[in-house]
Amino acid sequence: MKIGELARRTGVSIRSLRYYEEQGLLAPVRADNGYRVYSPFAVEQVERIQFYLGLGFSTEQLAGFLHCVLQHKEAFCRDVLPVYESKIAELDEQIRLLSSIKSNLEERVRSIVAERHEAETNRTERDKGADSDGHYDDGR
Amino acid sequence: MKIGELARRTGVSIRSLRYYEEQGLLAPVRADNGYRVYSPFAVEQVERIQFYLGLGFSTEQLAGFLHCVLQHKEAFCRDVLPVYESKIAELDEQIRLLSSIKSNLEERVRSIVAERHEAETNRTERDKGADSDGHYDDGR
DNA sequence: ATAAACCGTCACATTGATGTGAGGGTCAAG
DNA sequence: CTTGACCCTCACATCAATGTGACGGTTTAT
Repeated sequence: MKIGELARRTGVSIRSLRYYEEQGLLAPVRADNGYRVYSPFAVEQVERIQFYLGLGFSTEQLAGFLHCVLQHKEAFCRDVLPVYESKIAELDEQIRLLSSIKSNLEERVRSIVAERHEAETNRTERDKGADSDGHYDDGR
Repeated sequence: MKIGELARRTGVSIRSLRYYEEQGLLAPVRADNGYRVYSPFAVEQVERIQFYLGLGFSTEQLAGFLHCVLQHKEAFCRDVLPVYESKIAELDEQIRLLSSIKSNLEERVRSIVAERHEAETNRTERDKGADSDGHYDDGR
């Protein structure tokens, strides 16, 4: 099968298929005219590549273990477990960071709401029925 | 104060200070010779910028509310609350995504370990004391 | 034989914040 | 008056995966 058909059948752009080849993830043979020729298995290979990229692996990391997992079960590929484990650690770190940022923002939101509520209460007691809402636009 | 001093006092590179200005986050005046001249308050302003960038805001988003929060308390800036809330939603989504990737990987690790254990058990019973560990390197 | 639909390579654009460096003014101390 | 330490602007490089387009060859169908 030629590159256009593979692209159609996997939903991956021709550009990306050529890129994967450049990164050592795919190895089509060449026809006499120079056209790339893919085996029917290439469809599953490409889906597998997409799957791993979706898990957050880079093409470079993928190059290190894709070949093995395409041929054998994951459990038989030495390099896979440490890669997965370090990826998990990396994800943990990212999740931790994002969570702490989120907490920080939530705390800020809470204190804004509280402060506005306070201000609102004071204003209502002091100055019933005025128009201003006590906010400022960003005056640039 | 000139840009070099501000850079030293904030730990932010000269390049970044100029970039912040380009993005509308800082507005130094210019001396007759064209040099940027910063007020002493610029130190806190820059620290504030770093803080918000660290929370994951882009300079473009920051440009929308920095001016107000530098002058007033956050609670008095209209634009701030919705920005924070949408940032929180975005963080939630990212955390959700990363967590699901993590779960997927953890499941894979579990099944690799289980499968190896099984293989190990079988091998030991059948074939005591052999050398091979039953693994393949990535044979490229 | 010609047009349409393929394929090939090469190379630049994208995103965001920052690094780096060229080429050139400015200013203080010696 | 020179040296060194500043400052200026402009512009290209980085990271990763992908888009886009130019230019040209090939294949297929009319």
